[in-house]
Amino acid sequence: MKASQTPPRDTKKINNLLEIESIDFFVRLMGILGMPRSVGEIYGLLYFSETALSMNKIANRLGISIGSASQGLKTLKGLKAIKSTYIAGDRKDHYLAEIEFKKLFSTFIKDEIMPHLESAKERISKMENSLSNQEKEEEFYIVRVEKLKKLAKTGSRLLPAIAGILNLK
Amino acid sequence: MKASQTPPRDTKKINNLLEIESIDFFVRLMGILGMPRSVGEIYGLLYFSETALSMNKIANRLGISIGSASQGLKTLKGLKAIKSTYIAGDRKDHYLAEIEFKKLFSTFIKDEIMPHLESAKERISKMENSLSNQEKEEEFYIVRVEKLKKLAKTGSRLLPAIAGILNLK
DNA sequence: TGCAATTTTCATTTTTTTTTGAAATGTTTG
DNA sequence: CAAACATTTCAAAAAAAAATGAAAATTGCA
Repeated sequence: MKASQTPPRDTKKINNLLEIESIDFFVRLMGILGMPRSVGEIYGLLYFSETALSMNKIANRLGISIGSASQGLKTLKGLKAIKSTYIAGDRKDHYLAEIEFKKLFSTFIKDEIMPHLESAKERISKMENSLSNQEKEEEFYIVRVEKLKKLAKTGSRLLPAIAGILNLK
Repeated sequence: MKASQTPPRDTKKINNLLEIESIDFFVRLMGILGMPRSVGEIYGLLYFSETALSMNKIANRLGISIGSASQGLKTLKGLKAIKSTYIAGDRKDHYLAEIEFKKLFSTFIKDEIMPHLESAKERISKMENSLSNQEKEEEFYIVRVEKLKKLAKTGSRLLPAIAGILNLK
């Protein structure tokens, strides 16, 4: 289902209480959104970092592999939860947390949830089409298909509305 | 992250197209809510079942173990997504889908999301308390803690509001 | 009450997801 | 353009989550 505990990874390099709490906080938050631990860790680290951090620094501080760091940063870029900055005289990319959560959530809704809704509509049509002529007359099936359609419609209205509300705040 | 494909389990006993589509639909929907496949399968089966089904029938039809069925039914009961009915002369419990999705979603928000919000508030306090006196004066930290507090507040307002909207429909 | 039917629990197994790290690819600059 | 640095990819390993199934617990009825 969903782990309610977040036993901390053996983070050799993270010692500051604020960072520990921040990482723990975002590991859980990202967990609710179905993101892996590494994504929450990276964001949690960046959130309270005054300076932009390179991929290597991130991997080192968190004690994760560069593969994980690369993948996690890619995911966070996709969510528009971080941004890269240029640091003069440094070849590496450096990352900063985007602290406007609305961006993160509305991107999440748009990219992760809405596509499901689109395909849900097709699937509901398939169900409707697979009803036999007899079933098509039966109250039982009519009601159930109706409920599904209403669900899809409510979702199509409510989710963009939520994304919109977030963008006003 | 989240599997976007749902390769069907080898369901020996499910043959009807409507059931297949329904199960597939709810496996995905429950997946978005972080529920395991078995939970979606059970609900998908019950959704288009005119008669209440016993745990054994469910496990058999879906080709899952009784342990899975028991656990899945427990989860669905917790979400108020199914209800049991008595069948005269039968000792077993029989289950029907609750077709009002609003119940499912508002229970989910109340039981699975809101508790996270409560503990988030505590965690934010911890972060605030762990700031050094110097950090407490710095714009950077003040802003970040503020954003977190606003996030928690928005969540506390928005989620019950969503649950409320669902209950009106 | 005693017994058989039903359900739950939970250690073990299986499956799925995430992480790792080395090789491949891409990029910058001397 | 070459070599040094940086990043991405991806097969394999590790970790986490879910499913299994047999034993334990519960239930209801004879």
